[in-house]
Amino acid sequence: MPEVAKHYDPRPIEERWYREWTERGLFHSDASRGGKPFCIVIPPPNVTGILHMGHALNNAIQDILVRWRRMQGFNTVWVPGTDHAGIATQNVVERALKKEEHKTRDDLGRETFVRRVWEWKEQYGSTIIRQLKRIGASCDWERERFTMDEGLSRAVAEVFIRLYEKKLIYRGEYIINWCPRCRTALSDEESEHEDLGGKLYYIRYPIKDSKKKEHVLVATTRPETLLGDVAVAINPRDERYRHLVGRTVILPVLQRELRVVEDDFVDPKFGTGVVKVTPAHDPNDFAIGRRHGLTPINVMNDDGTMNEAAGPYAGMDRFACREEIVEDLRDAGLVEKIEDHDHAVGHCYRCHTMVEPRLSPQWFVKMKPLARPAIEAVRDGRIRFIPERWTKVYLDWMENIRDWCISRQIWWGHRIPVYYCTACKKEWAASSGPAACPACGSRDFRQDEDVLDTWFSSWLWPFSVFGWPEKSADLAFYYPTGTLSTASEIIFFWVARMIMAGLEFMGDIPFREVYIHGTVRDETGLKMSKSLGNSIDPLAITEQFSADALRFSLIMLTATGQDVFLSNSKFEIGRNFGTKIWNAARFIQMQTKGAAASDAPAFDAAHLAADDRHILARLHATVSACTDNLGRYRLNDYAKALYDFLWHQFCDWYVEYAKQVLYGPDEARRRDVLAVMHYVFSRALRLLHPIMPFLTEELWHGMGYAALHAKDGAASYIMTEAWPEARPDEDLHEWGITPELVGYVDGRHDLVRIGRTLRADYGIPPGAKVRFTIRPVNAATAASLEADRETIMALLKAEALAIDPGFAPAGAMPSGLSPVGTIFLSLEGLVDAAKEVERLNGQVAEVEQNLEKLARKLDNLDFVTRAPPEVIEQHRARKTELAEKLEKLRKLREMLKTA
RNA sequence: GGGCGAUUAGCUCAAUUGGCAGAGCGCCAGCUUUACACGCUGGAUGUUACAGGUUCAAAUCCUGUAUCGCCCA
Repeated sequence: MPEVAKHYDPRPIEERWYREWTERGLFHSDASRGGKPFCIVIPPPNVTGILHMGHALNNAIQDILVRWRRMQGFNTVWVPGTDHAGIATQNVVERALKKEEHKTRDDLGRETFVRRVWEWKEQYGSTIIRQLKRIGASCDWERERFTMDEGLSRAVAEVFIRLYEKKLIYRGEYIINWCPRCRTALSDEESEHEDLGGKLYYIRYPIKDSKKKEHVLVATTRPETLLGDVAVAINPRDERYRHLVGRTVILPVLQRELRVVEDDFVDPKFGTGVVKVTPAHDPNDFAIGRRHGLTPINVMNDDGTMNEAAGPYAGMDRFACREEIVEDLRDAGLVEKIEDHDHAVGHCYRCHTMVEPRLSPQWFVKMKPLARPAIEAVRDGRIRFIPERWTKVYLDWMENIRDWCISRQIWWGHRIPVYYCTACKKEWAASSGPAACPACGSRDFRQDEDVLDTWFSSWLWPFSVFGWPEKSADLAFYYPTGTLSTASEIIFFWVARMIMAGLEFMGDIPFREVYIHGTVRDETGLKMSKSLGNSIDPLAITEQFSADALRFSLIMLTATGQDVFLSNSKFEIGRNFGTKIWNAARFIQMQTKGAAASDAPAFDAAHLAADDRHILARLHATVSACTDNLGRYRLNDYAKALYDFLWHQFCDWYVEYAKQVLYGPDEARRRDVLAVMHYVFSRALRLLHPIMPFLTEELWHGMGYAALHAKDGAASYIMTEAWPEARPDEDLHEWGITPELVGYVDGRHDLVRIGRTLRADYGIPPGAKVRFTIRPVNAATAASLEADRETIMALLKAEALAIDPGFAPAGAMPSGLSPVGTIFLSLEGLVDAAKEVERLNGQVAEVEQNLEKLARKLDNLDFVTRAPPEVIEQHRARKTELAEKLEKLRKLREMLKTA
């Protein structure tokens, strides 16, 4: 058996195992192998991305699920990949271009620029993939996909054409969210609302032909847009403004004549109840304009500067224009007042520039028909959200869904496959470059300039990665996938759209369960982000601690679906736990020495001691707890169950118990205890593998289990070993494991703890040997305690231990009550009787108090008649127990007093 | 403005169907104990945000209030 090194050095070990797993193809899944499929598709990170804690959390979750299912024998695949992140990637390359060559994309031209982006992608696009490997992600890398791969691009074109032909994709001129910096349209989801402290400007618009120089007072948050005003509007039920109907008002600055229109949309309570109507620069005004046949006037360029329609302000930036125009209006005496006014303003989710509502021709997907089946799939439970509360968020959004703006005025992405014939004006969609116009045969046609929203390719991910639209064997086998794990921010962007796409194009849901995990925050509760500079780099954590420590700590701290608050020191949890396991392994190995370590139940079940049976019982309870919690996505409970079992049950109690057997002379007992240790430890390692893959693989080999499991000369890997199963109770019975036995050992642990407390309370130096006496609760327990004498003495550091059912202390003796008996500490006259009485008084008072509370409850007729019988029984039992305890304590106290 | 979530020990969080409020970290005291000081042993710490209500029984269910966070408009 190879030696386990004295110190655990994670870095080289983690590198080595990851390489070996990959080289052996252990992450690869093949549909032809058959069996039950379990499939996860990764939420594809941006090619420009670098791994942050959110990724680390999400991918740790996926890896745990995947490694667990793989061990359970499912034909498991985790499909990895990246998306092309149109706007973000284009921005990165444009910035580099500007910095290094002082050029813009227009200087290069479309074709050259796109080639440059591909070059960039080849060079830097695999950063995040490398980082995922570093944290142990067991993705099937042979299946790595990119949203602009040939196959996935074909899927995008196919989907566009199908929807185009179904008239679910249309082109139209509407107000969209425009980012003046990225110079492209955004979808509603890509415009992030942020409350800003703005101003509400009250501006006087003179009324035409008014003898008394009357005016109307219009309130606006965006005075620069008044240059595009084509009307003012009032609510038809607003009596205050009846007199305005039919009048004309004069737009200040430009002197344009404006109609007064009546529209229900106008809120009489907002501002003055009169609003200016600027159809080219506000979605609500656009709707009003449509209803009243108004022609919009666009006063801005695509970069956020004012255009020639803005008259004297042409060329000015929109924010400068606002300052200027307010100044000019003030000079003209047309500003009545300016109030503070908070309102939500959209910002570009990529560059955070203030979004400009802009009227422009764009492509849209009609969403309502697609949403209907997707709503059904969640309502009827075919798709389940975990935690369940996200169901409502999803349904609310779906039920109020709006059309999706999918065209982007950038170059990096899937170009819209629509062609326009110059000769006959025919417009048509085609998946590959057509030769001629299908209507008139002309070769003079051009392709639409725009590209598609990146999410228009991501929404196909669960089936495009398997080769759709081809009817591949993979698709038949793996689709629908099992679980989708992601963050709540992505529900609208991606999850909802994947459900719609799956149902529309595959005729089936894309996944059965959606696990929504929490947001990673810093210690103060702020979301971790690059711009705040408060993020913790997961790679730095793997360097400082280990990938296993990163994973374990993250998962242990993340309650299902709750946000997680992190700081550097939190990762010590995982590191310390790993070290603990490492040392436990070293201990077992030192004891095993040259002997073969078998993980089979190689012990003599008939001769097991109580502690052996107890740890076996605990192990099987832990197996059940792990399996159950993983199945319910309670990953933190899974982590905690293992932490508690390995550290507290196994190391604190079992290993400490085992020492006196292992250091003792009885060879048969030694063999049995070692066999139990290997049986338990080898299984615990397997339970731990999904969350700490590297350490467990290293120990699987280091402890010799891999060699034991080798088949036909091929090495065994823990990652492909079987997930432990809890034995049925009958089997455990055969090993002498009963609830009574487990209860007895738990009680004896209490006894030891109480004995130790007595030592501490009476200031006995840790090394000093003392005498204890136990008065057992009954004869059966007396026999058990007698059998465990050596163990108890070792754990209490006792030089002598009497087990005496009739023991009555002759003089003052410190004592404590445990479920298995009363324990006395012999101090041979050193005890201060008064002090001991004092101590007992405290205990008596506490028990009396509890007893009184219980008695009150049991005396309550309502309680006895209405509470369920088992609860009443429980209370009665506890009362009896407490009464007995009280009696014993009082007796002890009496004896001290009379002594 | 509408919705969701949170509020429990100094900190971060648990508590399954309403039935004895727990853990980790931190803190205090002690320990070169033959796997481990990234450790071991022991200890202290609660008006479960607040105010009502339902119930035999409330951290848990209901109503309201406050504070914080998120999503949508």
